[in-house]
Amino acid sequence: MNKEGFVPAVEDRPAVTVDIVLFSVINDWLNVLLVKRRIPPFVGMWALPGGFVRRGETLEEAALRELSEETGVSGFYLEQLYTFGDPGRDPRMWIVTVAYYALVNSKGIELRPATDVVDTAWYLVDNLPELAFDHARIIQYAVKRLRSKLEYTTVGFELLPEKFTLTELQRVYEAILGQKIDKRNFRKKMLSRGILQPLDETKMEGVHRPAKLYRFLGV
Amino acid sequence: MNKEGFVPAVEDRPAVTVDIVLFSVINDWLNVLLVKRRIPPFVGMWALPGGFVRRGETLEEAALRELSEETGVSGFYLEQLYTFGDPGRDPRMWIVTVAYYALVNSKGIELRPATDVVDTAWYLVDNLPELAFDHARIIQYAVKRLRSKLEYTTVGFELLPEKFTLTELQRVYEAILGQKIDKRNFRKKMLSRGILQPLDETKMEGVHRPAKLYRFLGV
DNA sequence: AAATTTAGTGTATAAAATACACGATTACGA
DNA sequence: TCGTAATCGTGTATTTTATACACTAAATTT
Repeated sequence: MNKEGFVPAVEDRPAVTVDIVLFSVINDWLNVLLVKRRIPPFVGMWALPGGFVRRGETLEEAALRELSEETGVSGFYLEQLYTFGDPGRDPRMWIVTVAYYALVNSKGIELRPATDVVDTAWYLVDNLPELAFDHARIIQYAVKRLRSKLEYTTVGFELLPEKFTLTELQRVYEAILGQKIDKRNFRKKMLSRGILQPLDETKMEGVHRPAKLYRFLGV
Repeated sequence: MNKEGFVPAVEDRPAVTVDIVLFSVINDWLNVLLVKRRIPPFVGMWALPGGFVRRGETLEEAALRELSEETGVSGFYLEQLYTFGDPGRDPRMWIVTVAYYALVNSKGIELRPATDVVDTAWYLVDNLPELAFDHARIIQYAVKRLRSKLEYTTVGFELLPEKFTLTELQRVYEAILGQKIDKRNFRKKMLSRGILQPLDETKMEGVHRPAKLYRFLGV
């Protein structure tokens, strides 16, 4: 039973992939980006964007590369989520996947329109289609992580543009947590964190009172 | 740049390992289990217990198997930590490692004495020897995770025997957090969580007043 | 019975979270 | 220009949670 010295032959190694749960808040609802599979297994089914890790790149680089290949955009907020390696999670071969989640402000991203490479679409997290592999589970896990990280980090700001109003910020929180938040308490708490810079600008958009704009200062 | 359909040849796959940071609180200090390497690379250097994942087993099974091979014990509390895959983290080959952390009450574990298989030893987390690979970084990461999990979960109880006193519990918290805690506030908070069952037994051990024993009830 | 050592307890204060309602500002249309 | 509609922006009272802090109780040893 001496495991040391044992190195598995090349044919006894799993392939390693990255899969990315890219979130965006669109029209006050939390969405994830899905791609339609064009190759077996699960042809025609929706799945998470992702692909094989290549020699010489870090896992994070692989995740960013895959995302930019499929969205035409780069510079996402990215964080490792969990690694899934159960045998049988891919019916054809042994694959270990390192899952990431990423956040983007959907205004700053244009999905390649009508690309012939892959069919990509945003889906509401609580109205997902049937998904390939164990990707439903991965998304579920990512939502859970995102919700808890929202409470004690500043990840929420990654879903907003450079300048935003407090109401927009609140809508992002509400979309992720799936519940309404008291306006006065929310603003009090956010402003007391000392991470928001009030700007001398307002957002004059609707036909109503303009809202003050803020910028995220970082920690 | 169409990544779909591309599957890396077997010789272009990384080997996948698991490494485990096994913690225990010994004499009121936080310790980790290390093993001395007998094969290249880093022969003779201390490293985390771990090894290659085998076809047909889950990552968690692999971690538990490696741990029990090197300690002779099974049934650890185990939780996935992070996956490290930077190229060059192993000087000889491409290895992606899925790191876990595990918790055990050292009273319930006997390291195989003077085994000829591997040399294993407990080390104080803040007095580690030079470590192979990126294992120092992994341990650092694990300590950080353990500290934060201690605050909002019940992982702390995994480091205690079935029956324990409140003082013993407090010592575990202090060892992990690396700071003294107020006794009255600590007890108030623990008892108010409603997860402790007071027993009709006391621990008569020292030469002093016996302490009431409790049992962890679970969530 | 005095000394030693650990167990066990309560209160006052500060900080943080929660519940809750209305006046202010803009655009538009009558 | 005045009223309406819609969103912006604000404060206080209450509850809950966290913190600071010191002495008596119970056992053993000499």
